[in-house]
Amino acid sequence: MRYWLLKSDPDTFSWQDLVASPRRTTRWDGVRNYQARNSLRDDVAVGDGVLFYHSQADRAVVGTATVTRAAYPDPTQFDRKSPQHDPGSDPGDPRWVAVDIRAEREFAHPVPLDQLRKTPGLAKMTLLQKGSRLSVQPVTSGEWEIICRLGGVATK
DNA sequence: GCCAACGTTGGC
DNA sequence: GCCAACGTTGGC
Repeated sequence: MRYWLLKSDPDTFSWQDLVASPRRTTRWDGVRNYQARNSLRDDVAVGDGVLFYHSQADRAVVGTATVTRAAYPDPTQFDRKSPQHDPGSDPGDPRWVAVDIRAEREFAHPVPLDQLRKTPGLAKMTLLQKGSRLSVQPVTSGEWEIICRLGGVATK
């Protein structure tokens, strides 16, 4: 099993939105970056652990989630009314994929970006590299344990 | 709100 | 195939 960090702008879709979703589960769609797409399509598997990160004003890891469905075509790419519509994607060979995730543990203490930067053992995190904008990032098991501990939840 | 960094587009 | 221009992301 692997671990991932998923970025979300809380003004668009927040942790609270995820928790309020039916079965605490949502479709993680709208990824429109090829590198992130490749991770979703090729490497993200059911049962993988997810660190849920708020970008923008919040900038903190706020909880954990579990992947409950592996990659499938992102329906929003074919929805002309969606801001995520991609007129260049061929329905016979969809360009973008989605996965499903379910909220697991809410952090008692959200872990802000500043704290991540200060924490020994996290310096190599993709999130902390200059210019890193990937919305789907791999996380090592060591990083996962450190961050869950900081967040106040036990690791499995 | 600003702007640096990044990915994508399109002219050549 | 190069690269300038553009739009977007996201930290500050």
